[in-house]
Amino acid sequence: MSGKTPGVNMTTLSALSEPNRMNIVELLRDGPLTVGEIADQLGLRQPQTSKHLKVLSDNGIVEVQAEANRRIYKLRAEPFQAMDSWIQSFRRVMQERFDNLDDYLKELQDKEKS
Amino acid sequence: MSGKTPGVNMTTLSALSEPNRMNIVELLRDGPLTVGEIADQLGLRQPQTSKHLKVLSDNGIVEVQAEANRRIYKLRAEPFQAMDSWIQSFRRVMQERFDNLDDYLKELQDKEKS
DNA sequence: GAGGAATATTCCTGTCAAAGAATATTTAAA
DNA sequence: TTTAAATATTCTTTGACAGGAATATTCCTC
Repeated sequence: MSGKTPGVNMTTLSALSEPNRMNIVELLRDGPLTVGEIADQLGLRQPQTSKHLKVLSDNGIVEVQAEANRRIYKLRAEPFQAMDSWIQSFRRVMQERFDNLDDYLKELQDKEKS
Repeated sequence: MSGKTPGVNMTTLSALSEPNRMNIVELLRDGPLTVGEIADQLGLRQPQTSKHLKVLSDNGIVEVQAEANRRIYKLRAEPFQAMDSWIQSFRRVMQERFDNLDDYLKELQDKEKS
């Protein structure tokens, strides 16, 4: 009824839709990294890197572990599992529903008569 | 080397990160609809609906079929398949890599000595 | 061919988010 | 206990984008 999307909240997508954040996520695939390392490898400045990481963290995409001076960031599994099941739910509907325009056109014609 | 993300282009995510557009996509799961129907069911004004549909269309998420006066919009399978395989590629790495902070901490300590 | 649906487009405005620059905070090291 | 490294935070400016309102376009019907 409402605008709720089961499984995936939009904030996850919106967080990932920023190119630099997507790059950070791709980078973290290979394992946890510190802020400095992320900034280095992506050619970002430290403050923006921290800001992007904050967004990712606020959205549960990433989690931190403090280790002395540094903060180690790594991916969290949950949002990806959520996206996975969301996509899965699409896959089921795809082949059946996407392409049968014919049915719809008939429906349209029926409505015409009212 | 560049900022390219294999499989999913960021524009797909960015298009879906807008709540109304996500709602449109969710609505189109059940089959093709005209602009007017989409606007009605989501309580949107026609112009904004057309604009959102244009964005979805430009990003290949949706395709149009002109039927006389109306335009019938339906989902395209491709971007969802792309998202699916992107997510799949994550799933593989998840259990192995996400949680082994230990390895990384050792690496950090090793670097300390240089 | 005039009028009316259905849809697209344009212009304007306000909002929000990202980058830049500077600074604060925490912790290690000397 | 001063200094330096790693990270976070604040403030400001700028650009993109969504909504509102009005208008243009296409096509059907009479």
